[in-house]
Amino acid sequence: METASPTLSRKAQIDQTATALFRRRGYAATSMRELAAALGIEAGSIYSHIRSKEEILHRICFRLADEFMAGWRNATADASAPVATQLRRAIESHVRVLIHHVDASAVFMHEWRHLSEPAHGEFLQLRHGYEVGFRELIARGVAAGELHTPDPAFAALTLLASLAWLPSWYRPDGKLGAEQIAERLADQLLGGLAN
Amino acid sequence: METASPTLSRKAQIDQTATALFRRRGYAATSMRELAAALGIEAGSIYSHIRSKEEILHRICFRLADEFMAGWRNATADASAPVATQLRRAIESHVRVLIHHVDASAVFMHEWRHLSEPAHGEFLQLRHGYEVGFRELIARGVAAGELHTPDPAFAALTLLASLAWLPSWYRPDGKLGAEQIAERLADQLLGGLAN
DNA sequence: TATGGTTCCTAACGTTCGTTAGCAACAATT
DNA sequence: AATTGTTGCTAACGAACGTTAGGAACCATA
Repeated sequence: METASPTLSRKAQIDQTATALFRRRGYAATSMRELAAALGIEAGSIYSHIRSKEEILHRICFRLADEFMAGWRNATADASAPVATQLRRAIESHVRVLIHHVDASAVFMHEWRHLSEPAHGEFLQLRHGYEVGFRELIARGVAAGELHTPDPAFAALTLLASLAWLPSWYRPDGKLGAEQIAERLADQLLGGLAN
Repeated sequence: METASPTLSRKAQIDQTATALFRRRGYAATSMRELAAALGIEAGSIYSHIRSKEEILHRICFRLADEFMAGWRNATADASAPVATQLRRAIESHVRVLIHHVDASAVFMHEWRHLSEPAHGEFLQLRHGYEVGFRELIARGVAAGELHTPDPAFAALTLLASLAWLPSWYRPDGKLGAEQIAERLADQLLGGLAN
């Protein structure tokens, strides 16, 4: 067996703890000494496992981006399905990822700008592609007569806004689960649009 | 006449430049030396006009909070008006403030957590009151039969999400003005709800 | 018993941070 | 002519920053 550690590898622990700290205090305002203290070790020791502070942020952001992308591809794989169905699946997938990684999601939304080039540009490109995907899906639905809205681009914006805003109000102990939130979001966002 | 300076007072210039920097780079990642360089002076010179870095952030956040609050009171002053009207007015007021102070709005949304106590708590209290106002207004509309939604609290969340997300995509040179954005937002958010 | 990977330490590096002290130039007011 | 407020400078303070070097345990495998 390889490193079948009982819990998480030290590197994974660092990522996890850093994610929580970056979320609460922000990337720039979180020092390596704070992170080390939260892990119960000294600051220098962290560098036995990582190369730099930014590497942690990079991993947090792009790992989540991968999850969002995979969910999107999965949800829209069946291009013959009704657009409303694809859209609902995409929303559900997004919410599921969001809720399964609340801290990472908040970091993903706010701290990506501290990435330096070329990671910064790559991240923006990924995010833009994701947003365009939603926008075009909605536009396709409108063109097909499945959805109705006076301004598809605007509808996409409010949808994405609701998704982006979610990690800042969602509480794991709330009464709504992932599926219910996704359902309610889809209903509300499509309710005014779908026929 | 008092300080009828041709442009802005130096203090106002500092606030303005800091707002732009805080927005682009984040509060924690913006140094006083950067701010000074953007103003064309030395770092130490800034302290002839302000007491601390956080004082600038405090002013940015609470000044905008005042504007949002004033707009809200104005929009909902006539309690006898239909809820849909009050809501539409509140949205329009919010969007107008948002667009008139795009940079400050982005700072307001993201950087408030770097305020220390008691300002941090006061800010959260103000924001919470604002959100509760929207939530209750929508709930009142539903109770009065003016609005229809399966989950008023959720509807309030998506509305606030759209408002919060706006400064991150709005471009002053875009084709939509403040009034049109507010109108479209209100239409879309209420369109699915109002009768 | 030797080896290599994982883990962590102490000590320190050079840099940058927010901020202050003390001084000087200039404007407008008294 | 004296005063006051605004504006800015240089030089520096102590603290905190991200990061590195070098060494030492420990544990598995060989």
